[in-house]
Amino acid sequence: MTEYKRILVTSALPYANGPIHLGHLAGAYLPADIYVRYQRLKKRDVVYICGSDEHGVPITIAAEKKGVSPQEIVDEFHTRNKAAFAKFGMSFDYYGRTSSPVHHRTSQEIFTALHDKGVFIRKSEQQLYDAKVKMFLPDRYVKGECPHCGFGEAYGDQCEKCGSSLSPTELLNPISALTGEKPQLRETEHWYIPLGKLQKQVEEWIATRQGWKANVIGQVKSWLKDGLADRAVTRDLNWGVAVPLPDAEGKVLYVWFDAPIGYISATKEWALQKGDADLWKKYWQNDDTKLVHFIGKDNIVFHCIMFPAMLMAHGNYVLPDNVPANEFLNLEGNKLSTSKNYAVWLEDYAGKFEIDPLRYYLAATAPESKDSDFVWQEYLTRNNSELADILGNFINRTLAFANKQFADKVPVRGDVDALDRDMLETIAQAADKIGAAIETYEFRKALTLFMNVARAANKYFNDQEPWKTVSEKPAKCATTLNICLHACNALAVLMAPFLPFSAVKAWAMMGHETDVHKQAWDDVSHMELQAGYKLGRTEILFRKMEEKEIEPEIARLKTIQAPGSQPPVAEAATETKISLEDLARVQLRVATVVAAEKVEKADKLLKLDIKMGAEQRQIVAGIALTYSPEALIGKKIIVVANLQPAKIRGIESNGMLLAAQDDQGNLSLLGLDRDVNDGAPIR
RNA sequence: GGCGGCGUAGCUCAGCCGGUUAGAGCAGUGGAAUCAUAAUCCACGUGUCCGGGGUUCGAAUCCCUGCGCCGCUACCA
Repeated sequence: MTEYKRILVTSALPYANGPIHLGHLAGAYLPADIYVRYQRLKKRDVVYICGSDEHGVPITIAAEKKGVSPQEIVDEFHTRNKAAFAKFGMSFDYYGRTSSPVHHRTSQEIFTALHDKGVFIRKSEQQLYDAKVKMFLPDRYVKGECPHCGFGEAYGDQCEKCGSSLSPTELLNPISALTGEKPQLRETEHWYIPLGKLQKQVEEWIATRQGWKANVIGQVKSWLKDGLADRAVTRDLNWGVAVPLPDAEGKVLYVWFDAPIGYISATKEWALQKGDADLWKKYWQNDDTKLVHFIGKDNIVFHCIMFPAMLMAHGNYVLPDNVPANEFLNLEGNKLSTSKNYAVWLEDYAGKFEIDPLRYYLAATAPESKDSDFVWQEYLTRNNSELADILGNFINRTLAFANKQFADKVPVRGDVDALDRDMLETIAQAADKIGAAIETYEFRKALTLFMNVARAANKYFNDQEPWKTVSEKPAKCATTLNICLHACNALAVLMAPFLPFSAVKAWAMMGHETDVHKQAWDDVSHMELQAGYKLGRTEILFRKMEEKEIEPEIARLKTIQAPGSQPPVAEAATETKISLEDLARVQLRVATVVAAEKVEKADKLLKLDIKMGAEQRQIVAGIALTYSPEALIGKKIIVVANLQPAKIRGIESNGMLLAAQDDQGNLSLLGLDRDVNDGAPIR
């Protein structure tokens, strides 16, 4: 095990085309923030880096839809997201952005270094080109008819109607999303990183990693087992980091290549801000730096394979010690959906509720080893019965007692009995136990251990019955309260990584004028409160919440989730219009299914024998998830009769049946209002 | 279909490099106490550890297999 001298922590750079929701927070930011706050209290040399990922095609498309420049889009979300993170206490040392000059320069330097080392392979390929604006079209800039479902507004990488993934050249009647022109096929050149060649090196490095989570290592091994393919690191686009080569006009670095470099460039900017331009090197170019990437599971392959491969090929950078990726957070039993607005947005939450209860609940229910569920009712219960009743109330009852019986001063600790000793021992061990859990990225466990200290303190208070001893044995009562105040003092520091805002309040309530976040974690076991020390003003740390406060939130989500009730996602109003002639080219006919069977080794495919009048033929249809073969036999369906034949999974298909698809992916076959003989044409 | 993760008390989950009677929180029932935000504390679980095989002196824990859920991926003419 390497002895690390400093720690560099990153959280996934949020993509600057939308706001941040709870899922993001729980996965990549809150755990990292807890970790970093803890490390600072441990007095370790730690830097926490994040920032906005501002390149890539989705941003240019979002800009176009709004009729503004990409820069305006990223400016908006960079500002908003940065502010939202600040509200939730995310304690980044630096929050950068990939549109900054430093980032452009850094990315180019790394690209150039790899290029000069001869790492990249240059390949040419056929791509669609828009002659009017003189540029190659990225996948998402090509629109056209989906070859699978016939949807007219399919993108070059994916059809949003039927969900199939496409390549731009597959689209029927492709048009440029920029100009509406028909694009032409042209040759273009790109630089590829040969991951296949680097695979062995990556594998050897992965084998040395220890303490990685099962879900992360499993994903990585799965990718390695399949074999790594060469990946293009450049694109034909005018939004992004220009490829720093003379013959690369109109080309930028592919966003997955430049985004992780954002961690490095943000560190550089942090160093500049600190007045020591070379300071970043200490963190990125030393093997005794512990680099930790906090991400969501969707990012595993980039952070565990591609970025490390890039850095390995470069040779001068430290590789991550761990990538504690989290799974996904669901919301009230359903997947979050940005497009349906099925989410809890940070900006929205911050305007309505307290921050720390959310940090607490999210940390307690974080998707550490499997997907977990955010439930408003549970959030309320956790706030009321744990934060308020156990933690808040212990501090409150202790301070109230000290106020009434000891005039807000710390009483003298006299002789200690067995219970006193146990309580002091619990306090003494708490910091190490909680710390050990945080070090191994077990934040839920750390939080439980923390809360157990408050539970133990409540029990101690009960068992010592100071409200009785106050008159019978005042010295004993003083000792009890001295130790309870000691516990409060410890709790104030111990809560700091999890509940930073409440920690500040609690620390002030203990009469301190210092900053709780500048205390030392290791002092918690033996912090002394001198007898006679004047305590601060008491206030309620955690307010109890009422059901009616969260009811609107639950109701809102229910409305969205209720089947059929959600407003359809606004479709682009620019549906391609077709002429009557175009329509006439499509021959639709009624057919009867005479036989149906599942296609082997395919989840969704059925092979159908259909009859259209005298003619009988075979088609393949992707409807097995909704329809069983038995249910189809004898059914009348509508078929595109003049579609050119194709082979799917090696099976001949002569035509395509028609079906509607809802948002859940369920299909409904088109049928007839009244019985008509098969073979009949549809006009 | 391939790959990965997961399937443990009513609910949310921990345990899973094999080893004393399988745990925690919440909810529920009963009790103690009354300093405190009607807050605390104590007591109470006959759970097929998804099913079936196997390895072992011994398996929730390892291996095989079946089923289910989630994700990535392929097919969806």
